[in-house]
Amino acid sequence: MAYVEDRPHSPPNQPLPALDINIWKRRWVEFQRHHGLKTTSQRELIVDVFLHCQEHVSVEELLQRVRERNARVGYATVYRTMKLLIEAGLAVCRHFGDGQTRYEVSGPETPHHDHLICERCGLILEFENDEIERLQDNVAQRLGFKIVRHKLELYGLCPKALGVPGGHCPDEESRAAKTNSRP
Amino acid sequence: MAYVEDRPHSPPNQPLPALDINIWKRRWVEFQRHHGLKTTSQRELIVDVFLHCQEHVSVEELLQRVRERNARVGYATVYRTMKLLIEAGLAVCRHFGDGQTRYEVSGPETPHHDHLICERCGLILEFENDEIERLQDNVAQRLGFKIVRHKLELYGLCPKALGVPGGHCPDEESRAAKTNSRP
DNA sequence: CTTTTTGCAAATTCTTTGCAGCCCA
DNA sequence: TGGGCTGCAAAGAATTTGCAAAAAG
Repeated sequence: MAYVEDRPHSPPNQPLPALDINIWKRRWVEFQRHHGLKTTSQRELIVDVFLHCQEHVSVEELLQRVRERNARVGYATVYRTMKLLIEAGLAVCRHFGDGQTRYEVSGPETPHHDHLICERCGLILEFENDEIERLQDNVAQRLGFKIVRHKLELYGLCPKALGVPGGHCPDEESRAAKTNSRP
Repeated sequence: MAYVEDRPHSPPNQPLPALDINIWKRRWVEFQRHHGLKTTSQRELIVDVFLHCQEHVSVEELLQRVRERNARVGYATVYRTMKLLIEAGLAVCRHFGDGQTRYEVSGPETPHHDHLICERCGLILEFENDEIERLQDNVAQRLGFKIVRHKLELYGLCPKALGVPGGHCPDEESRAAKTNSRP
């Protein structure tokens, strides 16, 4: 079993290997052609930024990063592009407790991973477990399904929340102070 | 491994055994007392209707059923009550692809189950697999977490969608014709 | 040139809140 | 009584849509 350690919330630490990104870009180009989509700088930018995001970005976060490179991109374009990316199978969306849709890179080539979420402080860890995946396929097969993707989220208490009974988690404030900076 | 068969979308087929409902009701009463909540006919009605729902009801569906018994109940009360039920650990919420929050009965006594969702027709199957659960606890333990609850959703193609390449799924229309009957 | 795409703002949808009156304890 | 509870309507938040101007092929 392999697991990836501790990557709390959004700021991406290490972008995906350029190789993988190219695989997805190729798939994106293919999708564009197949659907007669035009190539626009905004869309390409959004796709690029998205593919460089490590994990589960919200539209707001994504747009923020996109605007670092082109300040004139609007929300609508991001929403529209994410819809395309989902259709293209490059992105999947997730809902953790807060009312935000988060997106992350998807695809058969991706080393898939699941999430472990602390209900007290919102810390999100990632992990991967081949055996679980195998059992999932098993179950699906038994019911006649063919699995395309899946979503596994474990909710509980992180070590910190457990260790200090009644105490705080580091993230607790940062969640409350969530700067809702949309105009 | 045990699995529960085929219960497409909402209309509940078989309510939970009265025994189980009583366990939850007892827990609810306990929660009420502990939180100094008053007993009101609306809330009790909502709780009762909810506990009798087989699976993943949306607020809209829930309210509709509640109104069969008391037409004057409002959305706000349902939302507020569902929040309490979640706090009380009697309900958990889920998001499948449509922009609706769905709720379902939860609790340690519940034989927990996960979902298998057809991306073509929206069919939702349920299943349960103890071994997967065990592996989940395992992973969590390794990362120092204590799991409270979890969410496993497998997305793919149902037998029908697989069997008839390019063909339709039964549910396809009913999803499109989704009567958005809110005033 | 034609067709898509964009950005804005307005519209929708789902959910939460403020508040006056109602009701349980 | 008196603080919680309800229903309504208004407020919020996230996402979608209509449209004229801009960009792509």
